[in-house]
Amino acid sequence: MTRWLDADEQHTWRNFLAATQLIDEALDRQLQRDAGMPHTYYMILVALSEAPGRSMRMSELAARAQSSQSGLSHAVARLEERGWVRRERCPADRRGNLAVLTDDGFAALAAAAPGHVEEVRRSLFDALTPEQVRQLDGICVAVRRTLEG
Amino acid sequence: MTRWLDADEQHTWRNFLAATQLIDEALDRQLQRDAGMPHTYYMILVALSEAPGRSMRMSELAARAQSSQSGLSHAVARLEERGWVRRERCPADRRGNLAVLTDDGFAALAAAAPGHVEEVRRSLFDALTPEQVRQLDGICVAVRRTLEG
DNA sequence: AGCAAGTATATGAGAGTTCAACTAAATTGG
DNA sequence: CCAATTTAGTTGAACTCTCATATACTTGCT
Repeated sequence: MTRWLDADEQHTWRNFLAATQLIDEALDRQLQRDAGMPHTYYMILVALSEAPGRSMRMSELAARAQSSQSGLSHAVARLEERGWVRRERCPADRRGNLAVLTDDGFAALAAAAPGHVEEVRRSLFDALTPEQVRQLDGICVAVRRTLEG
Repeated sequence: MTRWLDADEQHTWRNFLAATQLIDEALDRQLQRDAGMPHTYYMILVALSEAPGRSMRMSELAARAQSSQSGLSHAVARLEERGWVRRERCPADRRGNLAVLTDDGFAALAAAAPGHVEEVRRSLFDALTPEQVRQLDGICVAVRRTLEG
């Protein structure tokens, strides 16, 4: 039997959908407008910039940047065209590829970061009390535990 | 000056991105697999099904289904091809269009709903305590107030 | 060594989304 | 009452994402 949502749950669910979509759109629009990249690409650059040697195996990068393997492959292809990332054959396992953040890529990220962070504040943190931020963290952790296993 | 995120804020932000993306992907995959439609289309059908006469002006439908005008126009074109929605010229204002949910469309929605609701429970509500659900609602309302103005 | 099975990534087609024009109809203001 | 503006909606191109499949390399078995 389907356990339908009661009225309260429906409201919460719709508020959730609306809120998260507003945030996503705000982020994507800001990055696209000011830095010419979608949020996905930004996350890839961030992940690489934090890795030792600014480089990572494709599969690990996919995991960190929350993108699918094939999605990442396409994305890195585009980033390579722009000269922001370069691929290197992995010596240890020659099936593997290293994605390496170039200096241009690092510069692009550095240029994009301030505007992005402002947008993150504007669209999420500025709207919430410190207590709500703590609550949100707990909620997201709970969801991740459930869905990531 | 950029107000960077402190360590706690960064963690919360990353948990937020991970959690919301997991939920979105779960919804989209379930609907695509079991009902052959993306979540966006489902939302359009839901909005129409709740409207008087199961029909709505395109712009109002876009607002309710949280989609852009041009996105909606494309989506309704696809839904029309499947026979789930039909367009009617609006008599009152002849620039306008009515999107009307067909019986087939209603049936498709009815068939898709139970699986979708299960997925909503599984990916969000089951992970949270009743208290967290209340907190989440407050958080989403606050975000909407900020971003919708 | 030799081969089946598994792993890492790439690739191509198909579908959805966005943005910037564009058409058509209604409104406004002189 | 007509020209200018605004509003409703569509369209096409560019781009991204997903899914299924292909390719290249590795590993484990015998």
